[in-house]
Amino acid sequence: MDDSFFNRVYEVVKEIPFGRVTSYGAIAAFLGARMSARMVGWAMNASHTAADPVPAHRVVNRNGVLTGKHHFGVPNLMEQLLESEGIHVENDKIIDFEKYFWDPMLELRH
DNA sequence: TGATTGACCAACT
DNA sequence: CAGTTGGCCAATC
Repeated sequence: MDDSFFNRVYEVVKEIPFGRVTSYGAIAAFLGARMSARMVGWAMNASHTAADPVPAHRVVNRNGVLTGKHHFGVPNLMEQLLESEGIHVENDKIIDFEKYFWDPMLELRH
């Protein structure tokens, strides 16, 4: 359970503070070179199986685009959750993405 | 066991 | 500037 690399991704995602976002690549880089951005995405795909809720809506691609919004059951949900946290989304893209970007490398300081 | 597929990223054409 | 390709590694067929 904790052994699976999925759980490591969940741990990081859960540490993302309210009103902040990060990218798949940042998480991958933080966990290690063996972890690729695709693995993070794959882990998020299985995030619904996690025991604890994972704020997957705070994870977007490097462009700040909500690539995975269609995986929330309701496409608008991801956008709504971000808006409710004060993050403005336009055309499936986060406004001032760099401003809200939360880097696990800096905050968690491996 | 081999082939296909990803909620990605970067480079190339 | 848009589409394609290669690479990353694990899960599914």
